[in-house]
Amino acid sequence: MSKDLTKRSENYSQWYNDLVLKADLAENSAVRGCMVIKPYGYSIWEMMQAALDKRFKETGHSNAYFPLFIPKSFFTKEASHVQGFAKECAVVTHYRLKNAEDGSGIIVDEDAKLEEELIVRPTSETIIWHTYRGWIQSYRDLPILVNQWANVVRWEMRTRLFLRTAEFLWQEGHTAHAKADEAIAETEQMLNVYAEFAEKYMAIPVIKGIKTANERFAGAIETYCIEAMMQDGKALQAGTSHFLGQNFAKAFDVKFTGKDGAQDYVWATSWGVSTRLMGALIMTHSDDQGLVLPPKLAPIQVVIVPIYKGEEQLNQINDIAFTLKTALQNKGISVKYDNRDTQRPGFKFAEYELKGVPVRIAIGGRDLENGTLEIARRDTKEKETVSKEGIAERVEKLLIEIQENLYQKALALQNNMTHSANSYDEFKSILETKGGFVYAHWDGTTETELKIKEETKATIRCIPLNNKKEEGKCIYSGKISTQRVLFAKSY
RNA sequence: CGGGAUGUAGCGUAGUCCGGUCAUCGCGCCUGGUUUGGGACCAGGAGGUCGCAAGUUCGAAUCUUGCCAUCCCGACCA
Repeated sequence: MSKDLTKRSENYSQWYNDLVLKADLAENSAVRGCMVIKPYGYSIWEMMQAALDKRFKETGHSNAYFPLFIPKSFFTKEASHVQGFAKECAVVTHYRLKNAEDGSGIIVDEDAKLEEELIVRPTSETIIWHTYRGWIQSYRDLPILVNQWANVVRWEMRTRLFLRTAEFLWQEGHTAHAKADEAIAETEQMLNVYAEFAEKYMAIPVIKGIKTANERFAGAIETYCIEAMMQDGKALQAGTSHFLGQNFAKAFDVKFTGKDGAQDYVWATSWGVSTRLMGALIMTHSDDQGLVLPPKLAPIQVVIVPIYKGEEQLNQINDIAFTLKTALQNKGISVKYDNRDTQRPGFKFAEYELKGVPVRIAIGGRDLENGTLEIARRDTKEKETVSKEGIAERVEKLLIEIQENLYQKALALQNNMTHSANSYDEFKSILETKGGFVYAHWDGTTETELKIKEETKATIRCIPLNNKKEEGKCIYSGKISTQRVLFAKSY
């Protein structure tokens, strides 16, 4: 297998595809649009899951599991929700196969038609709110704070590994509250959980904001989001948190009796992040040599590679390496010692660079004599020969430094890719020449938003939270505007 | 789902126009040996229903039709 990746400068999307395959993250499967997530890719996802799950629990949520299948009739109960998802649903119509009478193979048994078709969940609001109806009678039953880790299916026409697949893995939180402001606080809290996760773990700076009516989740009153900037100047929605109002409670007739004895519909939120985060991680940090992983999400944080002549030398290096491995592990650092004799050191160096391992330690004959070792960091490619004394502490600090450096680099990238436009011509020229985020005045109408999208391909990614109020004129219509919104071409 | 391109060994490919020892080459893989401070070298070896299915023909990787998959461009979307 050729290990060479397409260069980012030559073809960014080809680079991304190559990287996902060659770093062993995922591959296409026999089913169109559905991916196989390979062990290495999945272990990164598991790191993400672990960090998020911990935060969900800390904020009072519990995990549960709801069915993969949703009765079709549930879907029709919330009008905008159906409309939003109808075009991309997989539908189960039969429950049995049989042998064809002409011996041509196995066919669907038409006698086994389902009375009511089942939809493979594209999201679980409907089945969950149907279920919550049975769980909620009184304000004492509230709030309900539930999350589920699951797969969902959206029949996408054009798919890309991790970024958009027909089936993907995600978590979806679904909460029920007695008061609107409590639900809004929950929505905002989870947005902050996502933003912190993106910045502290993924080392990706994000813009928090709310979606326009046009970009809002089907069935939500308000959609909050975090938006990230990729190296090619396109934005990527990394997470969403929805205030659903009483829409689903009304659709599924979920009422509770308050302290005062009055009945009211329950207030809802839902929030999710998906395996798409893998795409964000790749496109934010990686380079032409391969994946670059932030230490906090790296399945292997440190790899140790021996360089030796003869078995005797290998044995000496083994002793040092195993001692070092233990010392690092005692500090909670994940280490791999790769003393395979079937590959040479140079090959291993290239391989672990491709896979984004943050720190590499090489130990060779020279080091045996000098009591040193070579330590190399993936993010900057710097190499240094250092004394093996105090190496565990040094590596521990280095991992923190790498994590911070990746964030700062990504932040600088985001800043460089963020522009302001004061006229439509300027707006278009920025999009054509530089890409990235563009702050511009907008008159607040869906009509204008759609026109701009049609003419430039750029969409309003969000109206940033805590946005600076500023008098201005809409770049498209010239109408009065009170603030700039964030435009970008997006994934 | 519409338009375009592509599909030959695990990967990348030659051959396809002009049907007939054409299944080519490189990487990878296996065995043995020598090696090991940035993707090793030598020798030997294995591996292919030419995406799938029909059709045309004495004969199809090559021509025709249908299907499937991937990539690019649109519409749609986390």
